[in-house]
Amino acid sequence: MKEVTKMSDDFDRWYTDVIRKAEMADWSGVRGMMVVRPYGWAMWEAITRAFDDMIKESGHENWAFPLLIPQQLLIKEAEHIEGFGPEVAWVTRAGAAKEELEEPLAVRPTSETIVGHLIRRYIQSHRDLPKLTNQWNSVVRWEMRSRLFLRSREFWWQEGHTFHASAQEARDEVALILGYYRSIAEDWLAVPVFGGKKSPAETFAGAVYTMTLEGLMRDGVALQMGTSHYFGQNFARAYDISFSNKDNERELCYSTSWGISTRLVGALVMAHGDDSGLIVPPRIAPIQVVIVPIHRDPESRAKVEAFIGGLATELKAAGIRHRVDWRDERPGDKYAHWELKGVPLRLNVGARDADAGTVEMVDRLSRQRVSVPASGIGRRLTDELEAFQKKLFERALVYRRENTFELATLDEVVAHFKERGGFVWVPWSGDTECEERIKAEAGGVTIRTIDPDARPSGKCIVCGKPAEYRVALAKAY
RNA sequence: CGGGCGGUAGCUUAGCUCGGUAAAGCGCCUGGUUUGGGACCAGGAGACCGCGAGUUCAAAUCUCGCCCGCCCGACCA
Repeated sequence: MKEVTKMSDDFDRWYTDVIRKAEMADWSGVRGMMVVRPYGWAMWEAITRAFDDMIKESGHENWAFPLLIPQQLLIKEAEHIEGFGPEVAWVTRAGAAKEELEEPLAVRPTSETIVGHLIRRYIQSHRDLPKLTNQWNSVVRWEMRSRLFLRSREFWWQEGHTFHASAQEARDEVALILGYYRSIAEDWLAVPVFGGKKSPAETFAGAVYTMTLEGLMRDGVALQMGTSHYFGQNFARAYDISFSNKDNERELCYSTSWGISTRLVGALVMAHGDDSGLIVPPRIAPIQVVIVPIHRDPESRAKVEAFIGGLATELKAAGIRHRVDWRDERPGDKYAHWELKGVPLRLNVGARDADAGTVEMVDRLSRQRVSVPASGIGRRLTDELEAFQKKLFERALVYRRENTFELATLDEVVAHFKERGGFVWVPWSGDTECEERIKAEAGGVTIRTIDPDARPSGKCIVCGKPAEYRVALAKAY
């Protein structure tokens, strides 16, 4: 349990160490593919439950579509296959004799193509629209370089695919989902995000436009935390998804797709952790409160046990996810253990607490010890967890504020990213050549998102023409 | 996928140059003493030395191929 690399020494090693020592995930021995352990998966489950509730509320339905996509289907949308082609894995043989298949089958890297192909059966009339589908699944992308949770060859996600009778309705859907994603990032994961459109170079292959959310990790590197795409009629045209409108004319659907993935679990680690390990937001935490019993002899143990029994009953009644650590270890070892795992609140409970009718409460952020009355503990801890969630978000917000800048020239940008990370807002002409030059000269810095609100002032930092957009630059995972 | 480095017990590593009975710390098991910030003593289990070939009387050690991981690039939820 000891010896997690210090975050300040080597962020990348710290990240891997924490995930492995906190028992969240491991590499599997199959290149680039991970095994997600219960503690990590439980965090993903908290995200899936929250998001699934949101989309059900607005009429989306879960489906299951095939894992394998025939080659002919995959290649129908030209831009899409051009974008995803390099990272597709293929099944070319099957059966006892490993016979060559007549047509190679792609392992889905994303399912626009197979969903588009299949959904047309279920859409005939405007009365069948909108068709709001989602699936929870895993996809495979043949990544060359992998990183636990952030980039693995297989990852778990939800992919929503929706089909609409009008462009406006589809655009509204894209915005609605981006709002849900913002809520997941900010209200659940306590990670503040900048949201807006992607530049053309960063737009999803086959989309008209892509909306994104970008968070900032504690090493100053940005992370894309969710995307929502508007396809116009691009996929409907390629897959012939049409309907009869009210005037009995054939019309192509307008479609969208959107996804968040297990990457978000990595985001929570990198956005909140410290040298002692994880700090898990209460709403995501598999264990919100851990109770560490302290006792010397059988008598004190019996007393503490009875006292904790009462506490546990109250916590359960209050709906707090909790655990009592009865392992035969010393208290100090348990403190370090649960801090590494990022449990928001800890209660140290010994005989003298039992006598006094109090518990010693320690939160993972301040680590201050506070004696609180045992009576009404359920209510108190519920409030504390809520406050913790807020404090964690505020802390992340302050960090982002301190690491967000406004610059006016390419030289300044280049100099900035030599020294540090964070977000840098700049005016941009909208030209792809300017975007490419920023990337080349500032060492891999990319346009993360376009400011949806502010009108740009000044000139493009590259070409000097009047700027069309105000954009956030950052290095990104 | 290119360049560099590595893989020995659950984890971190020594041993490899110069071939000769596989080691340590942590973790794990048992017993005891302990327990309000990472305990101590004693005993014990645990290793196809990444996999496969080759050289040799003999390979963790030398050679070749493959697999997996790390770092740097190009690609990405």
